[in-house]
Amino acid sequence: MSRTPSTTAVVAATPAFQRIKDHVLQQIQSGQWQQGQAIPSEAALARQFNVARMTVNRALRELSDEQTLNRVQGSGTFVAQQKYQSTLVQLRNIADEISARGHQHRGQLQRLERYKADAALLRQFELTAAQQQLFHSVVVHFENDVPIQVEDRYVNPAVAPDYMAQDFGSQTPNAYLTRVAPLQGVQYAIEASMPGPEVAELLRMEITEPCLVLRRCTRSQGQVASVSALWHPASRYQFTGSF
Amino acid sequence: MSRTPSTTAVVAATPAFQRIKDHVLQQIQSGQWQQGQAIPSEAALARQFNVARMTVNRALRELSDEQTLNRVQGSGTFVAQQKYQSTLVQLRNIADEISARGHQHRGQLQRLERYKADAALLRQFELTAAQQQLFHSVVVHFENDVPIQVEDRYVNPAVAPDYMAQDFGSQTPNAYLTRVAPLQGVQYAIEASMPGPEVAELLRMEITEPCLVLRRCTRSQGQVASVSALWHPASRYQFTGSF
DNA sequence: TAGTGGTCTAGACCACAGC
DNA sequence: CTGTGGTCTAGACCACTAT
Repeated sequence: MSRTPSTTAVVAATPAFQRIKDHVLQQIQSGQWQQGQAIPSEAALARQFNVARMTVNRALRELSDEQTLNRVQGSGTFVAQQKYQSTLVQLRNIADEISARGHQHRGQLQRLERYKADAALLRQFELTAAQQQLFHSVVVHFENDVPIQVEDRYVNPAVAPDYMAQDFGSQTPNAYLTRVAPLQGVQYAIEASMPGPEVAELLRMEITEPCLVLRRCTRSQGQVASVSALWHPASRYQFTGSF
Repeated sequence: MSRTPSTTAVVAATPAFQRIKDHVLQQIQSGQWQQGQAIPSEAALARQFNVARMTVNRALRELSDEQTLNRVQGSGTFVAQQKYQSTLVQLRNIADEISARGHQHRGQLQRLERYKADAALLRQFELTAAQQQLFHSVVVHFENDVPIQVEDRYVNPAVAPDYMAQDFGSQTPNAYLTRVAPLQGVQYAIEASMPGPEVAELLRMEITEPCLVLRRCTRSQGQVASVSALWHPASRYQFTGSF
């Protein structure tokens, strides 16, 4: 192949695989190649760009990883469905978030107990009535001494048997659990909800102010490890980001 | 090379690059290779796995794309910083979301007007007092005739001059804007907030029930294109997902 | 059967780090 | 200078799809 570099050192040129990616993206953005339509084969693009097929392969494989193309072995490469106009919100743990803002985080253990689960909670944990002993913790998280989150958490003893012996002032339940029980999956929901009297008092807020609530169910070792509700006062907390 | 296939056809084997990825991930997860530590070079892994360097290169490059490794040309490959325990929430547009649930979406235009922006809104749009005419629309979105979202949107006339002439019953403002003004960036915030009387009435909810609010600011053509607030009754809406 | 993508090789040249 | 990753080649064999 007679490519840009090597001859006299034109250098600086963008890599060939990137130029091919750019070309494909431009064809799609300009509407030349419509959604669902087949695009030229690897061999054809290799001829067109005067590169090896492996180079084209990398370009198309990356675009496929990025959901821009769909590839079907034996059939061809197709323009993928247009992306949703969607946004991703990243939910981080509260201690990291506060320290990322350069503020002081402090966790205050409010309650730590064995708890006999009711039917609804057992269902969430996928447990039977034979194993209804759970651990329950309530921790208030402060940002510069202002309460910003109440973490109300139930934990499966089978996954974290030593949960009750931890010092949750120095280590958040979250940090402990991710260390002892590597996370397999998370389900979550963000809601708006009025606080109960206890949550309102812990957050030092009026009971007429709503809360932004993140409910989360984490799995580990093939079981439900933890079910938690994170309560935040609406006036002091929001999930933000950009895209 | 004397690899699994080709000899007698063991087949089914996972690809070599995937086995290398798995190996690296396992070393990291087991703690053998710690965060920040250098891992063996491509050449070393190629010898160890008895494959070509390109195969190792693909494995490590993909892990690098996935944020598991950091690679520095001339220096080496290092275990990346441990991921946050974080979750991504996907925010989709309401019409897609409702039809994905197999339900009926309907948009009802409530208001469409020219609006003289106040100082706060001008600041959000990064405009001066010389250009304070904005477009303003209010659309109620129904899922099977139950109101689920009030979309309160301000639009920059410079970006979408024909906004006032659209039929927002047949096409959501969102769909129109993304068509005429390709999106460059989004900023968003999720909040809990009490509805005003008008929002409560449009959503047919009690004014004592909180709302889950998504505020969004979109950019297009180098300008702020649109500032919107999407109000949802807490009892009928939450952002959910899994990971 | 011909054409597609999926993977892999055994070299190669380059830019860059660190010594 | 040596060793690293970044890229690329010109083949190859395979599994799969379409005809």
